[in-house]
Amino acid sequence: MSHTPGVRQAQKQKTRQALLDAALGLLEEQSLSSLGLREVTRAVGVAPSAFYRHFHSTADLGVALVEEALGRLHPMIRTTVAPAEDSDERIARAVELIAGHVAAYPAHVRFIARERHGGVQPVRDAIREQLARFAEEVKAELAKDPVSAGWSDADLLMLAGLYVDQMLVTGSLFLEVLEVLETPEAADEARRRAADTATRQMRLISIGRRHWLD
Amino acid sequence: MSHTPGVRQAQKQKTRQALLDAALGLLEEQSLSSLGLREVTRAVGVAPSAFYRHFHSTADLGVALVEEALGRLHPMIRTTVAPAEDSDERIARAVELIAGHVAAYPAHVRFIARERHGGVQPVRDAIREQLARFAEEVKAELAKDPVSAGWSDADLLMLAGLYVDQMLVTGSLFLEVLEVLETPEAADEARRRAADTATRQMRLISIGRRHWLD
DNA sequence: TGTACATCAGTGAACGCGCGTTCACTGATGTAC
DNA sequence: TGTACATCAGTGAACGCGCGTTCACTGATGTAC
Repeated sequence: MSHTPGVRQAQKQKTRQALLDAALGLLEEQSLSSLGLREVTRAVGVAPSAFYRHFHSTADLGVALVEEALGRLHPMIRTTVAPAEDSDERIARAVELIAGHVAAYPAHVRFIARERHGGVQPVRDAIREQLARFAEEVKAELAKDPVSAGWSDADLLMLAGLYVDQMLVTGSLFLEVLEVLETPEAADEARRRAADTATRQMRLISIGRRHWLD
Repeated sequence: MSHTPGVRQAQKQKTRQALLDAALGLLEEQSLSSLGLREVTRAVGVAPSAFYRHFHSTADLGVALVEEALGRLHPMIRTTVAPAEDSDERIARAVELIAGHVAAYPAHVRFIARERHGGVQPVRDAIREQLARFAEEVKAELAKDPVSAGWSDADLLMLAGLYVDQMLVTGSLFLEVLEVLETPEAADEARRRAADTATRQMRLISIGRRHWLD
C-alpha cells in the first residue's frame, strides 16, 4: 500500500515548495490579504491554474506558511528556556538565539509578526494555536526549574505567555534593525542596542519571577 | 486672513470623516494593504474620484487613522502610569482602562494591532513614532516615582518600552475575547480571565521593577 | 522486458469583474465691490 | 442688499489592466498483466 513511486510526487512537492518560497518573498512587502494567486504563480513560472493543484486559496497557502515558520521551532524553544546554572547566561543564550533566528529566517519572522493580527482569519487562528503550544511547552520547562516551587499552574502559564510574547517582541525588534541598516556600522550598533534592551527586559522579568512568591 | 467661512469647509470635513469611519469599518475584516479606494467611497456613497479630494491614497488615509487612533491617547497614558499609593491599585486601574478602551474603540485597537507590523510602510512608521512618544511619556512619568531613584535613563526607557508593549499585548488579548463571545456568559468569563492574566503579568513586571537594583 | 491503460500535475485560453486614475463638468459657496 | 466673478468639493464617464476561476487538454509517470 505504501507504493510511493516518487518521481511524480517529488516534482509536485518541489512545485509546492517553490510556491511557498515565492509567496514568502512577496510577503516581505505586503500582507497576505493582498497577495494575489497570479503574483505567486508568475514568480514561480507556472500557469495560474496550477496553483489549485496545491492550495485552495492564498489563505490556505498562508496556513502552510505558518506551519513552515513555527512548526519546527518547538525543539528550539525547549532548549532555550531550559533551566540553567546562571540565569543571566540563559537570558544571553535566548537573546542570541532569537537574533540568530531572525538573521537566518527574516521573512518567516516578519510573516508571523505581520499575520498574527492580520486580516486572514484561518492564518490568525493557526498562529494562535502554535503560540499556545509554545506557551504550554515553556510552562512545562519552567515547571522543572526549582525556582518554580510553590507556583500555581495558572501562574506558570501566565509567565510562559509573558515569555512567548517577549520573544515575539524581541524578534520584531531585531527585524526593525534589519530594515534600517543604512551603513554596516550603524546596523551593528543598532543590533547591539536591540540585544541590550531585549536582555534587560528579560532580566527584569526573571527578577520578577524570582520574587513572585515573596 | 482667517476668514474660514465654514459651510464649505465643514461639509468637506464631514465627508473626510465619513471616509475615515467607513475605512475603519472595512478594516475590521481585512488589512490596509488590501483595502480598495472604491470600497471606501462606495460605503460612504460618494464617487470614487471624490476620494482624491481628501487623501492621496489608502496609505495616506491609513496614516490619518493612526493619528485618530493614537493621537488622543497621550493624556490617558499619562494618568494611567502616574505613581500611586498602592502598586496593585495602579495595575488594576491600568487593566480596567485598557479593557474599557478596547470595548469603546475596538476597531481602532484592532487597526493598530494589525498595521503595526502590516504591509504598508508609512503606516508602520506612523505607529512606531506614536509608540516611541508613548514610551517617552511613560518614562517621564516613571521617573517621578520614588521607586525609580538610582535608575539610569536607559533603564527607565527600557522599562517604559516594556510597559508600552505590554499594553498592546493586553489590548490584543481583550480584542480576542470580543471575537469569540459565543454566549454572553462565556464572554464574561473569558474577559475575566483575560483581565486576570493581564493583571498578573503587569504585577510580575512591577515586582521585577522593585527589585531591579537589589 | 513489453504493452495497454489509468492517473494527474501542469497548460493555456477564455470569462466576467472590479480596480485606480484621468478629466472635463456642475453647481453651491465664497469674495469683491 | 445686490451683482458679477472665482473657488472648489463632488460627479460620472471612460480607460486599460490584472484579478480569480473554469475547463477541456496534454503528456509524462505509474500500474497491471
